[in-house]
Amino acid sequence: MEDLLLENIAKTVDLTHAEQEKVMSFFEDEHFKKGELLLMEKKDRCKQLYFVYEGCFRLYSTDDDGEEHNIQFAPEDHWIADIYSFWTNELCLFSMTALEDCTVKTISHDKMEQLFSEVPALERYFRILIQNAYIAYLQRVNGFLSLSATDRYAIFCKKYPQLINRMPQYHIASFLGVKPQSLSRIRAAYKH
Amino acid sequence: MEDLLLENIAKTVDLTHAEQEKVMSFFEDEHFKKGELLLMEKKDRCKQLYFVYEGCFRLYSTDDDGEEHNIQFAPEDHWIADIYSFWTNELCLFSMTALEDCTVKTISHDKMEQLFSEVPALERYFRILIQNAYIAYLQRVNGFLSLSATDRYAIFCKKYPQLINRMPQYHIASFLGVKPQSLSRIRAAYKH
DNA sequence: CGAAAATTTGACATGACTCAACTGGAGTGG
DNA sequence: CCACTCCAGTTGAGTCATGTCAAATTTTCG
Repeated sequence: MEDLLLENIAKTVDLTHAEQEKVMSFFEDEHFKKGELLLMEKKDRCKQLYFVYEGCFRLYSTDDDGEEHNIQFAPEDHWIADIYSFWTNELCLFSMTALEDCTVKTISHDKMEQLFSEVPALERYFRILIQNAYIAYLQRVNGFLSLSATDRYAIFCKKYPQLINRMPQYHIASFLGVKPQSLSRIRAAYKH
Repeated sequence: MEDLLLENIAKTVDLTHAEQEKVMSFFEDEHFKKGELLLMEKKDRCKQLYFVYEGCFRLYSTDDDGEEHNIQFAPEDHWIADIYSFWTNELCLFSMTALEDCTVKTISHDKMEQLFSEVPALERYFRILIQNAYIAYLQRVNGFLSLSATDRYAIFCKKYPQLINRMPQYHIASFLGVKPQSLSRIRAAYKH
């Protein structure tokens, strides 16, 4: 099979060879440079879903003080988009940038609908995808309710080891909901 | 139409009269008394989805100190379940109790699958349902990352006015991630 | 009415934040 | 190859929001 996206889909639903061909024909290849801004909160509309082949993106909000808060990271083999904007065609809730040089496949909303009607199994694939994302966020909320910053960091390390030395620590601090200085102290305490 | 569930579905997808009948035939009516425990974290499996006609449920986790943390409230016209357990048949991540006497309709996993195949539009309905729930949780996470407890409370009041004087305040405090004493002080400051 | 539960309030403790200085590594240009 | 700069990360000292513990007050409900 040999394609990251098809392999990802195959984990959830079975497609015939013909359907696989069909699916691939609906996607576009795109590349983004490290630091590139793809979506701007409250300015842009999210026109496509992104499936990451190489690199890593982040989705974040910016508060009144100009501070950025990381909502989601998407390394290779993950989907990312401003889902709200993508489905409603309203302005984005979040901004999105490339943390590294990235290679992706993208699909627009129209093509997506068309693809659903031609390959119905994909509607199921995306339902399950969102369902899993939803469950992950339930648990993330539970982390904010039940855990200290130290525990949240420990869980992050266990859950996303591939992200831990891949980006500046302040991005991980932001994801965890603490200041970089605090994460630095948490890590210092951790070691000894 | 005159049925809460059918009206709720009609907001998202169109069903024929025959399909509506079909859908209703798949659900069971159930009642629960205030305080009843429906699901126990790490003990039970969630065998059904619940659609609330009357009353209100809460979904919560219990930490190592025995403290409960409210993940979700479900008043009338809302769905609730331990989605993770429901879909995977693993043990529940969360517990669930009735905050009031409740009237619901329920559907099991098997019936759900059967219903999807007989009324395909429902797969779409549930995808959109979960999608919206997912977006709500993205924003809730964003609240924990960006906002003070005071701001989170203000947003809660605006977003869920129907819940505000319907349950003990400590349940709302728990949902917001603060102690009841702190919420009390936040409210005191609010007034003046 | 009386008991139990919920909420408020006070005094104090603590975890995380702020501001600021310092360290160390990566990259640049002379 | 060194000096310089820039940026991430660390560390220290003081502050602030929220937690903790305990008592007082109010509300709920049998």
